[in-house]
Amino acid sequence: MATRTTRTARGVKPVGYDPSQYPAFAVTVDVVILTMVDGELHVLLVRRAHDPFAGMWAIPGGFKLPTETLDAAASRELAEETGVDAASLLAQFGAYGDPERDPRMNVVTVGYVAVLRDVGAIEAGSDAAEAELHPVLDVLAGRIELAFDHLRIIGDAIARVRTDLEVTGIATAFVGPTFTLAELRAVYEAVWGVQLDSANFRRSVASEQGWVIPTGRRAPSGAAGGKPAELFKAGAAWKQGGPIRRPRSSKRGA
Amino acid sequence: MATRTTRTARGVKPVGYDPSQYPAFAVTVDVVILTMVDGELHVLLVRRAHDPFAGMWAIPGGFKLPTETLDAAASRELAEETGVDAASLLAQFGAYGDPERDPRMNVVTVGYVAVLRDVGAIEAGSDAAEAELHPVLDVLAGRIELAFDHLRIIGDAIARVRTDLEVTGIATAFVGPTFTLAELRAVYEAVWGVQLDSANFRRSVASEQGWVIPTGRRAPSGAAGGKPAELFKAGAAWKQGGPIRRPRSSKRGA
DNA sequence: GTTGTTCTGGTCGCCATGACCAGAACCATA
DNA sequence: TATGGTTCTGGTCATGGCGACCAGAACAAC
Repeated sequence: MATRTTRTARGVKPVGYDPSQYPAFAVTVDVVILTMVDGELHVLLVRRAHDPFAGMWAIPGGFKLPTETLDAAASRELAEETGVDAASLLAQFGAYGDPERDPRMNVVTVGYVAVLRDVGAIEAGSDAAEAELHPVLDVLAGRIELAFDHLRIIGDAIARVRTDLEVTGIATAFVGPTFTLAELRAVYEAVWGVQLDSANFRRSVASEQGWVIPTGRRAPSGAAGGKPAELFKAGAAWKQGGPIRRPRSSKRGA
Repeated sequence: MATRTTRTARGVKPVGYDPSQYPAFAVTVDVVILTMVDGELHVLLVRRAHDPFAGMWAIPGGFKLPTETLDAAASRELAEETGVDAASLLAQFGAYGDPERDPRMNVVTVGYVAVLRDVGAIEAGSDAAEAELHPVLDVLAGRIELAFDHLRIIGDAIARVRTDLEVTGIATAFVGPTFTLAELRAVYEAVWGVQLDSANFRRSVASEQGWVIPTGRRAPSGAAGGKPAELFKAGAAWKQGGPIRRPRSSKRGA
């Protein structure tokens, strides 16, 4: 049989080998769950019930089991917290192992970021009393006290999403199954903190074949009236780079 | 089966807390060391002396100590293997924890990539009999048998460098303290597998202020003659994005 | 109807960039 | 020395992407 890339030599143990001679760590996965609320980027936080950091906010996470992969652990945690089964939306972005990041023991955690569209599902799956969505701007500004090194972890997750928004088509994951171009544009504007021209945005999106698909229907007008917007749905071309590039510098910025 | 979820593990410290009730892992760091040899991208591999995977090639790595950060562990491993002290060149790109990636025990490894200019330093620091540079193309094509899941890890490292080359000014890390634009261009061409027009490349580089600095000196001509090239050195503007963008599609490819 | 709003299609101009050319400066030969 | 080959370096030209901007279309509220 041919060589396999991932070798599983189960049972091959060197004679005299002793695992205890190596430092032991606990390994956890933490999931940064991002979503859009009122055109603003929000992150799901849970309030800690016990020490350490009792009463402080934290991102959900849990221990990796020896029998599962890191991706599976993250997927499981996401499902437990939000009831959402969307492993494809999970992206690993970093590992954290500073010696005293957890006062109890040596813990190395692996950070995953999930971008969700359905806010309702989040409330349903988690123990609602302890889970809450917070504006990312508040968190990054330090206005919310976070446990462990979760502020740094969230910051890295945001940075990851910011670049992913440019190199992948991840933007459609933020919005609902059908969406208007204004909603999609709001994702870019919120994540990047920029203003995009709606007409140019439409032109760029339209030029990318198969990224979004018109449904033929129209969304009801908002409270302020206006022409009802065309409704789109996400196309299959998901990963090979979205059509919107992050503007390098604004020249006549308002 | 009765799934007692890890929900308690989320910071809930039960009475009679005992760290040993959580699964123990060994944590390692693996360093993918990349450099340029004869205009081709190479990766440093070491031959394993002991089981598992004795005799096979692997990327250097080692156990993280409880008293050091992940970055420090990677930096230490890099120094031990190559004698190079260049923590700034190290970038973490992924964590790997598949259940049976190491037959001995549960091991989660964190991958770092280092881009080095000085090949000589690599030979000096490592035990030369066991360390060797291999063309990345050979490795990715599967022509070299690698231990563990190191093929996947190397692949991810390459992918990381490919994108970093566009969004950071990392290219100057591949070349020597002084370099010609042809050498710098070769880095892009080797990592991306493209051909870049030398005149256009020069124009783009020159338009970016402070990225490279002319030294006033000139490099000796190569064996084939030709006008001696201007010598540059890396500028201080290191991180905020290089001037060269990866070409999307070639229309009149040679 | 009138006004205000948002959507949607279009034009205009700048500039980044790819393609290409020509001279300059060097090495190797005859 | 002369000539050809090679590489570097400065330049032109045209296309296309993209930002800025405008105007009509289609709705809600008054």
